[in-house]
Amino acid sequence: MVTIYDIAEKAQVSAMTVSRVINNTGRISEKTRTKVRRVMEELGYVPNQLARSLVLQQTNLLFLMITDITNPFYTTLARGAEDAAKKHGYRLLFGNTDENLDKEQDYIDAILKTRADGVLLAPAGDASLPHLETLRKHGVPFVLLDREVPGVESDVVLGDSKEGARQLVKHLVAGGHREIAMINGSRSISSARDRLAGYLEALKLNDLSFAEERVLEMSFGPRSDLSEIDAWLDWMHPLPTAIVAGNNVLAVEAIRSLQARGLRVPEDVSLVCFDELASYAEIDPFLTVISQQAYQFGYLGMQMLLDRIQTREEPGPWRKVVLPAELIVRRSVRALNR
Amino acid sequence: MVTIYDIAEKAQVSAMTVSRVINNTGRISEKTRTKVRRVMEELGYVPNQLARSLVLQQTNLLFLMITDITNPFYTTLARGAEDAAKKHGYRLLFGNTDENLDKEQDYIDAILKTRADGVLLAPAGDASLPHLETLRKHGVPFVLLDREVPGVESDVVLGDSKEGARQLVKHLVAGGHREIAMINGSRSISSARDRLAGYLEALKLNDLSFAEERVLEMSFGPRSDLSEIDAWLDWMHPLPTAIVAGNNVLAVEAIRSLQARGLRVPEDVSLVCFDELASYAEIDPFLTVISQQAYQFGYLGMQMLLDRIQTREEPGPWRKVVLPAELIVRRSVRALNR
DNA sequence: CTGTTAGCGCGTTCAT
DNA sequence: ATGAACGCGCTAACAG
Repeated sequence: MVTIYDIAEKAQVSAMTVSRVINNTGRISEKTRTKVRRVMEELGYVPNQLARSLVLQQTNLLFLMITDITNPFYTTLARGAEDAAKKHGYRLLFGNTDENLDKEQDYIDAILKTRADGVLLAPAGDASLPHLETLRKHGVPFVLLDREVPGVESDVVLGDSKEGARQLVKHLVAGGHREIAMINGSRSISSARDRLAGYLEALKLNDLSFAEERVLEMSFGPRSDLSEIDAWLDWMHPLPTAIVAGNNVLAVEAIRSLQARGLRVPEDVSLVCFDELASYAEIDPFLTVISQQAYQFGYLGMQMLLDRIQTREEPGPWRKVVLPAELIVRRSVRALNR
Repeated sequence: MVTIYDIAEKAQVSAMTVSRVINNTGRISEKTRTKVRRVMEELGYVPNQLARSLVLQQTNLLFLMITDITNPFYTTLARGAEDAAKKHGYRLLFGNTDENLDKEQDYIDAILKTRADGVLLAPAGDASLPHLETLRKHGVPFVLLDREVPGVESDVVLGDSKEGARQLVKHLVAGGHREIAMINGSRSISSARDRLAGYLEALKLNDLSFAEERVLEMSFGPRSDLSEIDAWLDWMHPLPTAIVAGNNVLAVEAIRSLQARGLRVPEDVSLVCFDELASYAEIDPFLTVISQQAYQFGYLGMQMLLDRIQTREEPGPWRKVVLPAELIVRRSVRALNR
């Protein structure tokens, strides 16, 4: 491996001079600068980031933890985060937790060991609390995405989940629906909780009664196993005329389960959900959704993280950004005759 | 920051003993071992991976470079790579090049600086040659995914693109189609080249003439700009009865462009392509496709990379794995009356 | 403008 | 079974 000492020797200068040329620090005569540059070129020198980071106590490395790498919401978010990080000269490490606390724990350990300069993460859920406390304790700045964690003060970028759910229900009610069910992520995830709250509130607002059995809570993540939804649909009597899905993945699963029993959307059951379905939406925009600004989640979150890192000495107050939710009406809701 | 020296002091031993406890090397009395462990716990010690890597000359870090993070083919591939890496205790860094050579160059630089132990990559194209030569020159093992690069000898995991294209055309011909067009990735990408070759070969095999204008070459990546496809569709007279799309993204773009001019698939134009469309395929399996084992691309590729790293001293011959392509017939091809 | 010294946190080697 | 000295590659601080 070529080191600055190899360069120094061949260029007849000290290692320090080489270091200065590399980092453009201090004053160097144009002559030695070009000489050093030429030798570096000749030897194919590449700075050792490990050594730099060790002495500088800064790695220039950021970490993005998401809960589902196959979900277009998160890949779009990742693009935003990546763009913002690159813009400021930071490298970005991705991790995928599948909403699994053990995987999250593994990544937290890796982050600590790697000495990443900061973390951007969608926490697995409220139970991520100890993980965040670990980060805080070790002085690693972090910004939460899409989900808050009770007991943790931090910067956070959220979507307006409650309002989104309200709009979804309102839209269904306007279509004449009164028996509205919800399939949602776990209550231990703040966004799922907010969506449930918005749903309940909107029911009340419209004088609709709430039935416990009408709400199914499961994981936001992708599974191939539809049995939970199947059992739920079997159990409900009568079937609701409409379903609100807590996210895009659940919407797809719901449609599959409905299809399996010969029910079509929207002819037999109407369906609305949070987040777009990527390519599906482009070919055949079909689902009525609450569209969230996925790219902005990542971009703004990253900016807040970088800001936090740069103002480490004089930290400002925690910031909470709530991105608006937009209802996009398409064809997955049938207007009932009244 | 807590170091082994802090531990050593508090536990009344030498730093070396602490190091031995951490790495389970050498012989340590059970008593001091537990004492050291307890102090580590108390102080919340986390090993500094930077320092370890610097002295060990090994980072335990691998890098995966893909060309489109929003393409389900690549995210599924990423899952496979991640699983295989984690299984062997390696951390995995992701990078997204958008088939852009400059971005690829940036990542190559980052990899060299970071001293990653190996790289798994879908190269942007034939022009990635110098990048790969750089990796080779610096002794960084790499495995190519989905695409070969002429002039580079290496391990590689490919799909059977030529055979896939043949099957696609054959299927169309069986449906009575004789005017078959192709929208494909750039000829500077080996998989696109192979798909084109398979297409041409199948035409010949079926006594169909080839018309230059029937092939459109563009980027495999996602764009919002449909003008290229629009111009192509405008130009062709008559319109083909069927189109082969070189990948899933192009298929979606083609459908959008067709829809924009009031043409429906498959009523007006039939369409087939490479790779699945993620959630779309689950709700409403519509497109007839060549399905590739995306997960296996990543999983096998990673295994080959790890194997290469571990047998560094006595390298075996380059291995080329070709994963079979499977035709999945659905509803996007209309059978023509003859 | 350039060089010397010291140290970032850890593991290898050789003692003890 | 444990410790001291040294070096991994680099840069901050100081000296000249």
